[in-house]
Amino acid sequence: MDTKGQTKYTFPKSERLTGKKSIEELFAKGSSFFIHPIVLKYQLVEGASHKILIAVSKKALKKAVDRNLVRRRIREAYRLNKHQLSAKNNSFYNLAFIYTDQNILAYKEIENKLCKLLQRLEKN
RNA sequence: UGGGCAAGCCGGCUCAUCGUUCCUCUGUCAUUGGAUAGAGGGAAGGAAAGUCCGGGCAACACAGAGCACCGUACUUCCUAGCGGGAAGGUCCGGAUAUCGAUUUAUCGGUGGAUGGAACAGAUAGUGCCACAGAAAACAUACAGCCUAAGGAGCUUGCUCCCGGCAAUGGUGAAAAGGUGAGGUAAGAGCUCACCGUUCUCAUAGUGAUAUGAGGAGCAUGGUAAACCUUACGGGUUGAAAGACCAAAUAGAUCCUGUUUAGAGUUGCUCGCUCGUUUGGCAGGAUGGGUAGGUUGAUAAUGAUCCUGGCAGUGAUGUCCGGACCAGAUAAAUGAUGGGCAUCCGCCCUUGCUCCGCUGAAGCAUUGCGAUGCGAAGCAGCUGGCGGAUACAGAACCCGGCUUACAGGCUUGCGAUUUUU
Repeated sequence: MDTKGQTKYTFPKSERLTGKKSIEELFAKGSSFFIHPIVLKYQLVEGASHKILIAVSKKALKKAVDRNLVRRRIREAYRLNKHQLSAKNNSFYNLAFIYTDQNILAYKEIENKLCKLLQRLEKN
């Protein structure tokens, strides 16, 4: 939990999951669960902060413009709600949000579902 | 005034809150890169798309020539170059117009707009041409036409034989130049005129071609987006190219120290090979090189963009002046909520239209045709409500082409309606 009085809503590059190895490891060994329309893959790793990646299937949304829009909405929802997630013994989560719906959902709906995902992850 | 076609251009604006990335400056920490805070500035397109052409750039390949393969194909010009563009030519096509004829809505002629064309070669060769038709290319001619010449029979002007013909008919996308006249037994470019074709020459043009003259009776149908021939062009790959730095682990080589007599081959033994300059361990170094990173890469000086001048029919060129304009990399340029703008639909008549249209009853004027006023309705503006705002996201960089696109603006063209 963020114990400071002011909550930070930033999203710097260090909180993004990059690198071929760590991504492959996450997809190979990570656990996952699903709340429509997002599949969440997660893995506890030692590090400095939680790291996420967002994926939108090219099969679900054909146009690059649409994929960009969904990716941006998920990123915004995570950015505004990531304070719900806490660290566990200096270990942090590597997360992958995979959007599966074939329609472009509104921001409020995505935010609502993403909060549920984070709450369920926190209970583990 | 409202719709259509063509060309060109634009393709939402703004506020609040919270964020992303790059650059510059300043502070702090590290002192090699960098991390962090603050301030200021930049941050998607006309197609960023499709990846269809052409280049730049890079690596590899490469004496020269030919064959093969692929591509292009009217001419001239533009361009760094192109399969792109401009102007022109030829053919196809036939709008508007116009003339004549009459069956007054048809036919025929003249003329040629917008538009379309892989538009080199079909007498270099090979192949193919469904169905129909006698025949689809060297005409063995189906139905037909003719009986002049030659022969036979006899009823002496008819039949048969031997023959001649390709005009007429039908089929077809296409039927062996067309129309007319002569000619003939019947016919036939057999002959002639005009048209067409083709050859030669002249003139005009840079040229494709055009115009004219003269010859050839014309033996040669179409198809090259069938093979092919001719001319010209083409090395391959593609930024995941390429260049550089390089942790950990394993292995290679070398050096030092220490220890050892064996080591390799094999499942084991024997055998074979090497060896006391060997092998093991520890430490160090070297180069290759993985993860990863830097660069390529774009804060740029160019086939760049903008405003003008000049040259050119034009594509375009040139000159003066000005500008520096995204740079991400599991991939930034946004998300949410308001307001405005534009367009569309519905509702309302509160208001406006004395300058929009229709205009009852009635009134006024009158040259008895009509004109003016006029409730009300329609339409528009205003107001209210609702909806829509497209196509689409840089991925090394340029030049084209193609395709997608709500709505708006400008110019031109011809038609239509209304008013004067």
